[in-house]
Amino acid sequence: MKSIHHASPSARASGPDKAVERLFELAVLLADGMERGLAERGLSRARAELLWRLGQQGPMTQRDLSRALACTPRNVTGLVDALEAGGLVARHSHPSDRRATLVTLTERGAAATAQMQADYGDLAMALFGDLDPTDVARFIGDVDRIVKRLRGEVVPTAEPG
Amino acid sequence: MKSIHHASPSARASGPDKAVERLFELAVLLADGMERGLAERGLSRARAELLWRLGQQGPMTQRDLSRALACTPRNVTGLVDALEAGGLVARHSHPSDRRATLVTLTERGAAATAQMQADYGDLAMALFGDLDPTDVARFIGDVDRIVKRLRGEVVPTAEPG
DNA sequence: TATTGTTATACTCTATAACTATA
DNA sequence: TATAGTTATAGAGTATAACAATA
Repeated sequence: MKSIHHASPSARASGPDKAVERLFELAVLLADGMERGLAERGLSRARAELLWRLGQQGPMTQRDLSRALACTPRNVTGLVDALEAGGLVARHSHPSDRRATLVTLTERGAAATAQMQADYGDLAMALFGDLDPTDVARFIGDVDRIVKRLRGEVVPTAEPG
Repeated sequence: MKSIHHASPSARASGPDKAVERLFELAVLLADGMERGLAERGLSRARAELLWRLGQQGPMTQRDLSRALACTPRNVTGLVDALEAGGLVARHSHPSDRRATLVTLTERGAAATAQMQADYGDLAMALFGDLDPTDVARFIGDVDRIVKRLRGEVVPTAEPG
């Protein structure tokens, strides 16, 4: 379990500095929390994401998975190996291309993705379920603005201390 | 460069679902962007964090570093080995405890942490510098509320698709 | 006895390169 | 000739366990 951010927020940071500090803190909490939850079910972030993709988009070739996950085909081989050994996915021959392998969710794999989906909804309600929809919408707008800027801006090499 | 979240936001998600979706998107962007920026300078997240700690808190034993970074002493050995090979930190004998090793920043290491600090400030201004301080303060409050809930809540095993 | 840092070993994620089987 | 997936190899980050030197 790693953490990007440990120290308590500086008392005298400027508004923008404080805001970025909190954002990093939030990012770390989300990532660590997710990883911890996944680990309790024997899943890593990388394996869970592959599973999730199959759940969202249905059976795929490993090549498609490597594109969806933005990693190398070799990497997919390893992830599928592990998930297959755990009984969460299965390899099938592709009906029209004998080079390709179709990866599908097993029953256990489908159950795992359903559980992930449910947990995701639970988190959403725990964080925002009691808020006025107007406030939620405003907050979404705020985050959207930041996301858009990040997609166009240089991102820091630093972390809050 | 990994990504937790790839697909476009679902069009029909509820407000809370959308909000969490955006938060994960933001977390991924921050993490990936930071890692990319660090990589341009030959640093990884783990090594950068060790450097950052030394910059914030001054010379430390490896044992202290393992506590600060929440990792094993063995892990610290590897990180310090790498940073030492890169000329960013140096090992010194501890003045009063001959078992311990004091790790210090070299000049190059200090320059690297200064650069990280500067980049961090640049990001803060790029994201929030043009906003009304009142809006920034409100946003900080929103994120604070989420952070507090995350510290007390179960965090999901799922990721947005 | 307890602590500091190391060696030894192992697992996960990731990458490149070379190779096989197919297209 | 190009593509899908594999083996081979490598490096980073992480962990546990055993060990040496020191406290």
